[in-house]
Amino acid sequence: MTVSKAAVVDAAKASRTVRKEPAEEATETSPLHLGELSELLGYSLKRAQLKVFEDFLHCVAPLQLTPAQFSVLLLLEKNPGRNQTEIANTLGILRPNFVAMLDGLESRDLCARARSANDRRSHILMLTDKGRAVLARAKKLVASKHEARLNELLGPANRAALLSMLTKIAREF
Amino acid sequence: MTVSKAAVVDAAKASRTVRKEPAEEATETSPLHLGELSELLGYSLKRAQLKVFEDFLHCVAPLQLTPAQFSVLLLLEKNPGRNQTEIANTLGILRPNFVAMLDGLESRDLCARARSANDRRSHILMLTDKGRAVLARAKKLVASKHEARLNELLGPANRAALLSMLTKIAREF
DNA sequence: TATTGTTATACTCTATAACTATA
DNA sequence: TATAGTTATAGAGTATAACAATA
Repeated sequence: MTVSKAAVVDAAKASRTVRKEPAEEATETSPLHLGELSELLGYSLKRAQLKVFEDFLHCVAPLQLTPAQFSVLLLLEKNPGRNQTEIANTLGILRPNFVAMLDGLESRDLCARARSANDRRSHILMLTDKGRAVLARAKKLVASKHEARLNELLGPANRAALLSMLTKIAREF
Repeated sequence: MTVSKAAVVDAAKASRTVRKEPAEEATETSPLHLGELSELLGYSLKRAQLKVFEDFLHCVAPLQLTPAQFSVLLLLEKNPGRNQTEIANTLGILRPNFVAMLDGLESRDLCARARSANDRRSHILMLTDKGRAVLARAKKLVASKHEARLNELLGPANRAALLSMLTKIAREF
């Protein structure tokens, strides 16, 4: 059974009659009810992620680095001598999409590609000196502005618990 | 100071010499080190969110609903008589992008638009009977398969704590 | 034959400007 | 003049197929 045209019209009329109470024409925008939405973990996860990325972008704006670019630089620092496929896979980036991303970083002289000597198909990746310097500055901004704010909001213990649960979901779910 | 061509070549050679130890040509793919990445809240947040959405999609696949569509139906159920702008704003969807989304739901007879009687610019939104039925089935799938799995992984207390922190970040960060 | 980096391509999300009809 | 819904459009992000060089 589907809703009838008449029922639709009635509902539309109802919204009119219920309306004018607060004082003739007072932009009366009562907040909506989230209902079960506020119990949906995925929903809060997404909204929180957007907020955190937005703040990251803002905090690290002077260096013009996105979260994805920052993650690449971090990974290159800790894993010198790896090729594109290895870095991309670790970050969940598809190899074709990683090409343009690297082009961007390399054109800014933050990292470099070098043909591997033992497998000439591979491009060994490494940070440049400028890449290391920018990464160092980025880490400081992230720690002192971004993560510090999160710590302030949640408290160190809660922040650690949150990170632990998120990591668990990312790994085991 | 930038890294020299020679340094780059040296690093490439180094990766060769360090290489063959485990047993001549044994796809030796030692796992990469995440380093500071595992302490970056935003990184875990993103990876966890992707996992959760993927599972949601899978659990609710029989009904062909995305997380975003599910959130719209939930909101319509709890807030009948609201217009497109109000629903879209609440979900953080831009009005122009909400049009195609509604077209999809309406073409499947899950919800309906009706011109408001007091403001003929507005489209009052409401669930159809079919929309209510599909939403009811979706809720059951989400609760019994999706959220149940998360509860199993984290435990009820941790799950509640996680939700509380995510909500706090989404609201106050 | 298989793999690495790459190109081309397509599809989804997100974002902004501007139009129309109403107010 | 301002607002609701809409269109057009552009840019990210993500996905797959296929090609050249190399193994």
